[in-house]
Amino acid sequence: MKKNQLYSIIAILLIIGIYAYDHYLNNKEKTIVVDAGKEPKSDTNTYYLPTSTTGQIVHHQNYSLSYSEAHEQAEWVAYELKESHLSTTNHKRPYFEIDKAVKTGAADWRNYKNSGYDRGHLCPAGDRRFTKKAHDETFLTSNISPQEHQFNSGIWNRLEQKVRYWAKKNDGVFVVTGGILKNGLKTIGDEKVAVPNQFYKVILDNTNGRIKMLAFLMDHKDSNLPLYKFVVSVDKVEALTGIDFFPQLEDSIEDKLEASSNYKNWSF
DNA sequence: CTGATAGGC
DNA sequence: GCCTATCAG
Repeated sequence: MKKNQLYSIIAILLIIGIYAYDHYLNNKEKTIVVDAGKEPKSDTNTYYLPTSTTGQIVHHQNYSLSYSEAHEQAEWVAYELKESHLSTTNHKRPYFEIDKAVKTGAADWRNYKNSGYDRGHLCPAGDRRFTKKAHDETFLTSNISPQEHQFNSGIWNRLEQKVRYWAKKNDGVFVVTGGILKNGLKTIGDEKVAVPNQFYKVILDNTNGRIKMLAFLMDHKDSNLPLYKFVVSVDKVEALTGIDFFPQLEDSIEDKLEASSNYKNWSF
């Protein structure tokens, strides 16, 4: 065999090897995601996902989240609420379940027991009523945060209902929700689940390529004020959380939209 | 809608 | 632990 032929064969084998190894790594990663969770999907909500400050993004079939082990809850939960998702179907309320897809171990629901705080959904059960599976999936402990009942059933509930109104009106919106997580927060339970002092919700509508967004920042207490009083710029929420919400958007569009706290394009 | 809790098996 | 009934904002 000529020297050149030998080199060619080695080169080809090397390329095949690299390709095979890459394929192996990809499959390995997918396998972990699939095996670890409760039927999570690896390609859900890929476009508008925010960045993760914790490095642990988990995809479920009907929402995605970034888990903060330090605070034992998600720093964000993101999902698309399409008009077709809106449903009045009643499902029996299931038990909360530890999210096995969170590799560092999601909080146990018992941390909340007798804590005085609600197990407050981040992705609301009311937004995932289109199938039993979608509904049950919101009852994972990675999707909840300690919330005062007056807040949860009060202004926060009003905001969630308004989001459903916008989803219907705009033929779907993209939603990102979470508590403002930081050091030194009050905690509940053996696992020290942090109690946020504020919660945020960022909403994006993309109708025919005309993107608009809206962000809310609320103190963790009930209020009778109108919802528009809580509108802030996305930049404000980014400054508080360190999260980059829509990195996929073209910078010029992203910068302009995220700096604005104007809500004239949204009907309340 | 948003939830917790009591009591039976 | 699971299930049903009841209650509250």
